[in-house]
Amino acid sequence: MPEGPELHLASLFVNRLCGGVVFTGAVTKSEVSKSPGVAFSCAAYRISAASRGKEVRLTLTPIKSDDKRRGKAGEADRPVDIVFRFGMSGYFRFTPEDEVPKHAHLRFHSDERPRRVLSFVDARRFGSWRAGGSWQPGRGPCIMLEYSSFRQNVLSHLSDRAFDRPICEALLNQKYFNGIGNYLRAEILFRLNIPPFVQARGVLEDLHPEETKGQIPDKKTQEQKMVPDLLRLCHSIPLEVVNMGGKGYDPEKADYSDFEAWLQCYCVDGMSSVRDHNGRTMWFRGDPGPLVPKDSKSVKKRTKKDDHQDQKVAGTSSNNKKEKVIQRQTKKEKSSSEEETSGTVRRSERQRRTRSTDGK
DNA sequence: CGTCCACGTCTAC
DNA sequence: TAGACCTGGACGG
Repeated sequence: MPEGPELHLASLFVNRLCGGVVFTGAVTKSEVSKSPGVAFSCAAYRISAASRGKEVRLTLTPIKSDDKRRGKAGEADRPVDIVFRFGMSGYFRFTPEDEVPKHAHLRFHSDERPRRVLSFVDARRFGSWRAGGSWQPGRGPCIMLEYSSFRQNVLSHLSDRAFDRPICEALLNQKYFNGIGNYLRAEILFRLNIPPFVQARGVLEDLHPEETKGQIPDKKTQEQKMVPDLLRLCHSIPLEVVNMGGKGYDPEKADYSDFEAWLQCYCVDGMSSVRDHNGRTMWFRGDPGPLVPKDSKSVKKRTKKDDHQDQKVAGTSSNNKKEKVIQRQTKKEKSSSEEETSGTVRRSERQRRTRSTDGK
C-alpha cells in the first residue's frame, strides 16, 4: 500500500492510536532484518509521527518523570527520530502483544497491561529505517504537504535531464515527485488525458508558477485555475486517497474494496498497459505517446476473481527481463497488435475473454 | 507443483 | 539499463 497517501495515512494512524500511549523499554528488531537496530531504551516515552512524500518519521520522546531516577546506563533522555521507507509492502500495526503480525521487523512496546506493540511490518523487506537521521537527502518536497515548494521545485528545474524522460517516468522521480508511485501516476495522467509517453518537459513547461499571492486574478486566470493542471493533480489526487479515510492504506480486504473502487485506470479492466523503460507497468487509456518503448507489449488487465480473464494482445515480443522468454514475432503480428493497442481503441467491445495466443 | 506479478528503491556492470 | 533485494497471492497444469 505504500505511496504518498499510504505513508501519510500511516502517520495519522500512529498519532491517532498511539497518541495517548506510554511506551517503555527497548525498541526490538527482528533477527532477519538488515536494517540497523535502534539504540533507544527508555522507561517511559511517547511516539508521534509525521510524513513527507514516501517517508514516515517516528519521534520517540522520553517522558520526564518527577523522580529523577534516570541515569540508568543506556537510558535515553533526548527525543530520537526514526525515518522509515516502506518499500513495496511496509505498514504499521498496533496490536496486543500476542497478536504481533508476521514480518514485524521493528517493534515498540507499550507500558500497558496487557501490553500492546506498535510494529513496522514489511513482508518483502524492501523497506528500511534509519535512526537519528532526517528525511532522505535528495527527495523533493512532499506532493501533499508541501505543495507550494513541490511545484516550485519542479518548475524551476525543468532544464534537468530528468524531464527529458517520458512524463510517466519523470513522475516516479522522487527528487521532484516525492510521494508519487505507480498507481498515482496512472490515475493522474488518466484524469487529464495526458499520454504517458510524451516528454515531461513539454507537459510542464507551460504551467504557471502559480500561487501568485496578492495578485487579483483576471477572468482568464480564474478560468485557468478552474482546470487543475498536472502539478495540482499531483497534490489533490493523493489527497483524495487520504480523505477516503484509511481505505487504501489498510491491507485488510474489507477496506481495500473502497480503494479499488476509487481507481479509474490503474489495474482497471479495459485499460491498456505497457512496461516503461524501467520495467514498471504503466496503465493508461488511448494513445501511449511517442516515447513508448519500442518493444513494449500491451496487456489487457487480468481480473482477480470474478471474471478471471487473462488476455494478452497478440503480437510483439514478450520482453520479460527475468525469464527471458524469447518469443518469435512476425511483422504481420506486430502491426496488427499496434493497430489494436495504441489507437485509443475504444473498448466498446466488452472485454473479450478470448485468450489470443501471443506470438506463438 | 510451477510461473508471473506486485503500491520501490539501490548499486553494479 | 539490468539485476538484486524479498514474500506471497493469483492463476495454470
